[in-house]
Amino acid sequence: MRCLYVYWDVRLLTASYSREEDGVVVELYGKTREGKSIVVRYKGFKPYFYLVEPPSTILEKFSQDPEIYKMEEVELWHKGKVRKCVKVTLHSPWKTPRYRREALEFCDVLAADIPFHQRFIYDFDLGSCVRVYGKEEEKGKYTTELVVNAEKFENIGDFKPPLKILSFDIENSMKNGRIFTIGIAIWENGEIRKESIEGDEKDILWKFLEMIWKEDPDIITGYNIDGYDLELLSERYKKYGMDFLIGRDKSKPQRIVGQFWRLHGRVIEDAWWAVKKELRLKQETLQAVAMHLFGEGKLDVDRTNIDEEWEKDKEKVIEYCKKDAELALRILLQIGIINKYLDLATVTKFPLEDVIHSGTSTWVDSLLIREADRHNIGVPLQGQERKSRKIEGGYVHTIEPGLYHWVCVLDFKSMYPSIIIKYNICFTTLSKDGDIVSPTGVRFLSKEKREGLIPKLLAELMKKRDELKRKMKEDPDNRDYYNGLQKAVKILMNTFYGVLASSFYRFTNPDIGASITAFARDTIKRIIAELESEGIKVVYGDTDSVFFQSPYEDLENTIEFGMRKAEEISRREKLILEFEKILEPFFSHGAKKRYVGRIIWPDEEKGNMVVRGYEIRRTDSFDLQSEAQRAVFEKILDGDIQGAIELAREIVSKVRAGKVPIESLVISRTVKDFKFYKNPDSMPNVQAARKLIKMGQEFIPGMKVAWIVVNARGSKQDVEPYIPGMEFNRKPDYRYYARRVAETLARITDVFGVDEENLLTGSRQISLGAFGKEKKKKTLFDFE
DNA sequence: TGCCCTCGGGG
DNA sequence: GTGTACGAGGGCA
Repeated sequence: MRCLYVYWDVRLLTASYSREEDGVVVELYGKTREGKSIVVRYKGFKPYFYLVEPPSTILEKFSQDPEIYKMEEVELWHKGKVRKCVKVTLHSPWKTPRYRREALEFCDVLAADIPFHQRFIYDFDLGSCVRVYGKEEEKGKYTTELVVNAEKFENIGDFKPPLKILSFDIENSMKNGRIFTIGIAIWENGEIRKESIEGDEKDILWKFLEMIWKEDPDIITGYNIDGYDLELLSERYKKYGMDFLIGRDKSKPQRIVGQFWRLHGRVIEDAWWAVKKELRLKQETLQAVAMHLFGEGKLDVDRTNIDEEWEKDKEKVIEYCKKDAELALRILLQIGIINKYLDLATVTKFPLEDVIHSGTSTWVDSLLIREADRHNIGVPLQGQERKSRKIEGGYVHTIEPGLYHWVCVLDFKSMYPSIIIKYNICFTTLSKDGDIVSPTGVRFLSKEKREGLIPKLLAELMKKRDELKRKMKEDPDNRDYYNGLQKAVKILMNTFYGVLASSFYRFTNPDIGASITAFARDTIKRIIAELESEGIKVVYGDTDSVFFQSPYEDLENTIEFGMRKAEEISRREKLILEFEKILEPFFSHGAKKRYVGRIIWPDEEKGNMVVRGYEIRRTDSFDLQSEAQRAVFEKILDGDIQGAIELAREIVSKVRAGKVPIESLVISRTVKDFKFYKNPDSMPNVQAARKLIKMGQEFIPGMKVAWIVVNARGSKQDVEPYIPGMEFNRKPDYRYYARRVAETLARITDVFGVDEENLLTGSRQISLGAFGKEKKKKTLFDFE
């Protein structure tokens, strides 16, 4: 046994608590600087909350209740003034909701909805990396290398210990669910190693548990494990009367409504969700994402016929399964989400898991609750209202559509955070006596009278970000490290605005959010008006950016002009406006947020295209749409507008004439068990599945079905299943498809005055003179 | 315009 | 476990 005063430096990964015979123990799981897994235990912390000016009835009731450990009088600022409150401390965190509900019948209640482990973190003011002083204990139920009973904590600078990531994938029978194999890929010390588990299903399940205990991964991943593999595993363990004990304290993963799992000691991060959050892709299948990132796809196994494939060639399926686990792991690593969240954990002072699996409002809580506690400011409960009154957003400037040259783009640096700081906007400064009046008539106290908590925190973050950016330049060896952190600070600053604006966040109300956007709209409109009064053509503006035409038609003078304007306006507005880029040319549209441009400055981005607002992600899309859109875009970006319009017409008329490959019209979607649909008859996917069954084809709920629309007129669509390799002998509703394609392409061509109807009716006699006739080039759409 | 329903990924 | 996903699109009132 070690002596006292030993310490460990720990990066926190998860936090939770459990009940033991002699009380509740908070468990902080993490990794030491040396890379050892550790659980840090702390006993004796108790849950509490506050009653505001409570009537004696509730106090008497509570004072006789043995569940209540103690009650103390305190003073807290709440709803504009300091009030007498009572701090109620309980024995058991899981009983808090009951006492909160009871108390709410009598008075306002504060800080009664903070998860217990987070309450602990706030009260000990822990960061994401801590030095733990304590004593090492026997391992007991834990799978970690170290078990420590903590005596005290100290905050230390952040570090990134090596993390171990285990990715897995299951192949199972579509008919009866039986697991054939589990493929595993493990990331450790910069290398990936692959394993697989086969055999009798019960053996597989047991070996999987042993594998997790032995490998002791920090992060568990896989592709759509939240929605599929974890659920399936839970069921299969249950079927054999086994427990799915993969936690670091040998507990089960717990499903928190829908697809979202929590586990003591390990972070479950689904690679698919990571992809959704980080990349905005039209297709998010493992195949598509792997191709997109690595130019490398899955192995060749027909998973719609997995039972047959398994019978035919088990080795092949095992390889396929291992490959999927590996791809999911590489995707997770490639998109850098773990690093990003480690940086966010550092700036939000949270364990990794809390950053990943809690809403962004909780990130803000992490800083704001601590700050409120330090100032004896009451922490209100999160609003009960589900719906948020929508506040008015940013200002979007519009002018006539057209082609512009030498367009300077200026952007505000952290506009909303800057505005919050500049006007001292906070729930603590909201006051009828305020000297600062927002455009919506809401008043805030000036900084001299009372500095707001939120502006104070944001100013600190702003300063921290500037420091990090400075270090990035001064210390090129650690550039990536500082860059990651400064980006995380930026995300957190914007999150502050996000929670203030979007809903009933515990510390705010819509008046505050609306004031922020109103100040912002006033600012940008004022800037546009000033530029116009100087005779500068403002082309576009959106929320925190302004696009205007340079009076010069060369790069050097335009750069100089943009720089000068950015400086002038920044000085005048006392906000920082940055000269972001020059677009040459630039196509502006009408009211909607759509434009295209080619960057010619700064040099690093030279030649890149900026395309905004044209993509639509319909769930019933078919290949021809995206192919057509891409082809038309290529024309436009070459400057061949006339050619683009002609191509769009040509495609639409080809579709209407039925001169397109049938496969390009296939729409596909999954179909659940019919009983899950409120209105199954109205759904084309259900209709297709029913017809499949009638045709004697196999249909299993959850399967993806493909179909072609054969008649879209009438009250509901008639669709016909499409089976690859089988001849399709119905006639597609080409009018319907032509309309859909025209709708897609019109999003582009209506910028040039060619709308959906126009594309459809296909009158070819538009004036060719305007843009000059170009020679027809070979395109993707030379169907003949 | 706002609300409700559905989907996506996986086998 | 002091909790209860997520964002986007379509249909409909």
